[in-house]
Amino acid sequence: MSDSSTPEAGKDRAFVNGLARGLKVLASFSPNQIRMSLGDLAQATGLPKSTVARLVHTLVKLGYIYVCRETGRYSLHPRVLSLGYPVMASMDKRLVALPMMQELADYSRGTVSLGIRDGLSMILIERSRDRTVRALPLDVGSRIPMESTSMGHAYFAATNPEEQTDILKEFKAHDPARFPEVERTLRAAQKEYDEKGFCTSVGTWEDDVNAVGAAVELSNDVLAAFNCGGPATRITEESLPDLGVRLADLARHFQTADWVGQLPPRPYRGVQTT
Amino acid sequence: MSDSSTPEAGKDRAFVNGLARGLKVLASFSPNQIRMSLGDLAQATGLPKSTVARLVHTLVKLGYIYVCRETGRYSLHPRVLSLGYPVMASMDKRLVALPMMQELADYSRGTVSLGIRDGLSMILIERSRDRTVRALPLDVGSRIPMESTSMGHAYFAATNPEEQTDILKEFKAHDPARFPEVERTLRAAQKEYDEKGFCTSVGTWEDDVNAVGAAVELSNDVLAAFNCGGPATRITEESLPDLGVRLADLARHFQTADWVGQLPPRPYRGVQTT
DNA sequence: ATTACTGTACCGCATAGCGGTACGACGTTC
DNA sequence: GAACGTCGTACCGCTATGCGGTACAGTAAT
Repeated sequence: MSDSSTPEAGKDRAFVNGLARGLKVLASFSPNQIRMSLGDLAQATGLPKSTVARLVHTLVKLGYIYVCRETGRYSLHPRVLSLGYPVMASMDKRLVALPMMQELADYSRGTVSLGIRDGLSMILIERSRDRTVRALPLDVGSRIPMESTSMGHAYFAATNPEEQTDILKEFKAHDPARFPEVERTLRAAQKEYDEKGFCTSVGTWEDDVNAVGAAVELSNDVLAAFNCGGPATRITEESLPDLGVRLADLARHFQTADWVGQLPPRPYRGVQTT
Repeated sequence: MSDSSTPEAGKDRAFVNGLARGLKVLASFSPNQIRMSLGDLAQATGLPKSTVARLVHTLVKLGYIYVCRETGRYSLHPRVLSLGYPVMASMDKRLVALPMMQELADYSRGTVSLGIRDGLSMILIERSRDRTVRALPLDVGSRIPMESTSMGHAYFAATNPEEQTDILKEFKAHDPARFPEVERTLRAAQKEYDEKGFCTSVGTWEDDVNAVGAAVELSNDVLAAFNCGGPATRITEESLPDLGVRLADLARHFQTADWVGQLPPRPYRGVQTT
């Protein structure tokens, strides 16, 4: 069904190939590869070099890619950030969660994040950390896998059955070999969530990282999930039940919070393009 | 020169129109308009409806746009956030600035932000606020105009002459009528910056909002600027000199900070698409 | 019923975009 | 310094491709 693979699905008259390919080029940058040559991009996308040249040319003209001064390679321009801005803005309510998240982060001495589903991953849309934590390992916009994280588990457990079957189907298509194990994991997560109101992860994502997760309805259409976690030295396995309850509380408070009026009306001053 | 307007510049064989138009569709969402119909999009982009239909169809298939369940309108999918993630990740160093920013935010009881230039705007890439501030008025990815903000002024003042002339040229093309005034403003900003090491803004962006700005080199290729400001009730005009000096100090400390090793190596675990 | 919207479908036409292949300019390597 | 690798650019003929009219079937509000 869903494709975006190079040989575009048969006869879809309404599918604009150039657009799909261009986005594929944009998406082929990664934190590991932030500077790429035409050849790199051609390889990464699987497109012929001349085609990539045309797409890149276009993207440069539009300002989404720029040429690095010294290396001469191509890089994503910060302008792509502004594509995502309306998404963030549409999730106003998460701002209300920030202080609560900060509080729990301080209490737990770990990190508290909020994320939503995209495909088989969770994308982080907000995070706060205890101030004794030096670095933020994960950033807004980054992804963590659904099947091995407390956030993902909580999301799965809380969503409606239709989406659950969707997700499972997607997993099956994605990695048939691991599917049975993944399904078992997710079902167990659901059981845990139904009983306790949160999911725990002990070293399932990364060794020595523990976390708890709880879901929340961000707006009428959008389900999201919190997590709270960190390295095992800070977030011990024993502390998880306590943190889980607190996180579930946080989610509940957030959900029922009357937030209209808490935020000032957003004066949106026109964006000058170019 | 730079275009992206509907009637594409003459004869550029290497310009992929479909891509440009598709991105135009994506970019035409705004915080005010997060749910749009085909008609809305057609109007916003200036493209014929059937064309928009095709582009939207493509974007939906790719997962960058989804159809809102109840209203049936189109919305940006959070997935677009992940396009920007490599950009954020490539600016690791800003994470080092976070604690310093927080400190100054607490001290000033206002907001401290970090931004970079895009066209005639500054895009915010990091922010922290005093914890007594209820709401974050501006978010990562949002834009503020260069010509009326302390952040923009500082950026302009600190960049190289070539970019300055670029910027001025762009302004001239963008709004010839206001250009002389803008140029005067920016020149004055530069003078102030050269003398004091920071720029001040008293009600130039919004009435009753005061701020100071100072520039900083984020990485070899990228210039950025801090600002520190807030409503006049919190950030008084008298406090600006003090805050300005502190902000310039912050910038200097940040710039010279030896940050290698402060951040853990970023293990980038593969992103599963779809 | 009317009107104003949705989004979808159809279709002939011209051109836009494709992708092969060739090239000049650097920089390494031995 | 010759041989190679890779960079990005240019050219060009072909046809699939995306264009944008226009028409239509649903739904909602009036």
